[in-house]
Amino acid sequence: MTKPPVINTIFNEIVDATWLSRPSPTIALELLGCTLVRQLPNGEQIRGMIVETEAYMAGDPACHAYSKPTPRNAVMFGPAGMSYVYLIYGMYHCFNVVTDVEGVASAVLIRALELSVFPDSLPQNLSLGSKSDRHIKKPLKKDQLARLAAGPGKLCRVLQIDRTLTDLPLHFNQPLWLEHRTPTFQQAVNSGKIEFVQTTRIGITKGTDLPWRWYIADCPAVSRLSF
DNA sequence: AAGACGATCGTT
DNA sequence: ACGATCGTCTTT
Repeated sequence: MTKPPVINTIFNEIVDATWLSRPSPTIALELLGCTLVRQLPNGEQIRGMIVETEAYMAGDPACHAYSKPTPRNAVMFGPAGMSYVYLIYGMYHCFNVVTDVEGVASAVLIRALELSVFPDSLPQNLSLGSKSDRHIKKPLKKDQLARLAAGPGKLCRVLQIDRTLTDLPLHFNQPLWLEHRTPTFQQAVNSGKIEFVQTTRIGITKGTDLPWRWYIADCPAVSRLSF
């Protein structure tokens, strides 16, 4: 018996560029509960639900595109639905979804994921438990697994996202794409079982008054409750 | 050419 | 509270 070909067995609707062509604060809120999918060159998928976001846009002093287009930030001035990945503090990457119409520089920083499909292996001294204990190193405890992608730098590490993935279209079968909320998730929102929290953004020194950070309440994968 | 700084994270 | 670490942007 031969192995079947890899198919997408999860049928969430794919997020398209039109849906993302709205102001970044709107998208930042609506991306909560959506799924970020990373597909590696070998076809392996890593998946996580978006649980924390921040919006950045033109006229916002904290936005990388505040002053003028540069080689790094140019993609933010273009159409929605592209990736914007940059290196921060010389050692971490951050992943953004470009939003709004062409000419309006804006993006949503994905700050944390609750992983639903874990990678086969983890970088460096980290290690997954079970699955025949992989190759023993130091199996992570349950609460550590839950926080593996609790932060913008951490989620890029676990999803193997670096600057080679900037300026790419977020389409199915590309290295990265987005899927909409499941009906189950949306029903939980409608019935009040899941709540969203809005706060000011964290880790910045300018634009600290703008309340453009959102996260899902009571979610262990959220990076921090406040700053 | 040189310097300042940063949408972070893990340790002290 | 602090340091690691380096690409990017600003200033000389």
